[in-house]
Amino acid sequence: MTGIRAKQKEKTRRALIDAAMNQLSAEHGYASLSLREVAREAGIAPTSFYRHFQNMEELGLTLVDESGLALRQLLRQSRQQIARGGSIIRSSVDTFMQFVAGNTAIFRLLLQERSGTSREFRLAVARELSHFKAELVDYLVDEQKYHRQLAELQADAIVRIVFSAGADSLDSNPQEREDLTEATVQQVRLVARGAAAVQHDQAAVAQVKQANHRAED
Amino acid sequence: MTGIRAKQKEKTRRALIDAAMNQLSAEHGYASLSLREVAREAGIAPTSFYRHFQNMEELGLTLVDESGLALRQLLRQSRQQIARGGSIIRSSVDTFMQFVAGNTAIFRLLLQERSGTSREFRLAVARELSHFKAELVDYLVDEQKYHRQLAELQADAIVRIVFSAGADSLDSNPQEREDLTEATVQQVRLVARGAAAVQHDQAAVAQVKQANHRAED
DNA sequence: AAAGTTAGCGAACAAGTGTACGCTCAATTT
DNA sequence: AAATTGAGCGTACACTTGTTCGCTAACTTT
Repeated sequence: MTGIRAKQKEKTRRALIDAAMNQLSAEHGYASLSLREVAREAGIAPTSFYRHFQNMEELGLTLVDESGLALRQLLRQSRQQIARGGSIIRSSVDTFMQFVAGNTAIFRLLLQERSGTSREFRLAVARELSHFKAELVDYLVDEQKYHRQLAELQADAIVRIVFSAGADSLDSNPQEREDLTEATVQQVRLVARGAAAVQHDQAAVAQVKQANHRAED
Repeated sequence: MTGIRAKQKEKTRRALIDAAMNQLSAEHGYASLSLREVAREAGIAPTSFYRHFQNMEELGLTLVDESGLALRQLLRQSRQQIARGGSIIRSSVDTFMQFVAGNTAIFRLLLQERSGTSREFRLAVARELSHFKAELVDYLVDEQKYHRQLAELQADAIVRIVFSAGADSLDSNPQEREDLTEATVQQVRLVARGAAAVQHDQAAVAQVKQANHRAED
């Protein structure tokens, strides 16, 4: 049971995936990806494609899965950076922007398929975003002592802002990218500031209510 | 100078634009839009297409322009309605969400081309977004007396949040859509609240500086 | 009324697409 | 050693795509 054959098959499967990734670019999105071109770059005949995937859609979903995995690795990395101390906001935004800069094609795929043509794709990307949000909520509740509801609202807003900024950074030069990162950090701080104010108000209201209640006794 | 001819031309031009809009859907994005199909639905020969547009790209850019304009007019209109009382934030977000629900195809086009395959498209959508932002900045500076820099930061964050929520609403049922709208209103208020707090702090700092300065005299 | 302009058409072309079919031949199993 | 499997290939087919090129016929200008 050497598995020479299975190994070879896995190898060309990877070649197909890599070829598809390579062909994803600013000018050439998933929608305009052709089976024949992918096969050509992978070094096999067009018809052999079907030995590995049933459809181009199946290949596409594989791509989204793989990109999602890469993104989750980013999140893990970002969490470690937070543990080492420093501003959670800045280090998160920095890490995110680094990922976008270093994995343009992948991030483009995620963005495109987020509002893309296939519902399954869209849901897959939405799932990835919700992971990002969930981690942020946990942090806000556990470390920053926010009420869960307020933390959710806040995390949602932050994820929206950061991903949107990431999208803009795709067409930016390094200088613009730095400015964009700085602006994003400040915007996230704006949200955090607003949430802090709301939480403070709520505490005050609760105190008043409690005082009124005591007065009624 | 009856202009019968010019009128007819304008009419088929509109027919082409409408046909393109009709063919845009959740499953069938701009990328997979075909000149021949558009021409067929518009009721003209494929070759006549070129009497009106040089490219499919030119048609697409027209679509982006038209939809952005429509959305902006709607929002301007809703902002004027605050004279009748009510929250400007709520009415703006409501209007926006209504537009998205009623013009799904158009909004999908904007979203898709925002991270799409053509740089020119991306810039066109970015231009639309910057229009939204600019109008919001004006409002924040003129009516709400924010410092320009802070207003810019705030407007940018708001536009990002609202558009991102609009994207999510595309795959939502009416109930989810209502919840999403409510959450978005609260998130925008969070940002506004944060901005107000920052502005207040800056004023305090300025006051202190002024006091120090007076003391030095 | 004559001349000029032009929106729209039909035929044709060169590419490119996905996919069905049967074959080969090396890896694997019996 | 013989039989089976299956990854990959080549041919072929039926489409669809964008675009070029004259042509007609209706509108517009002179």
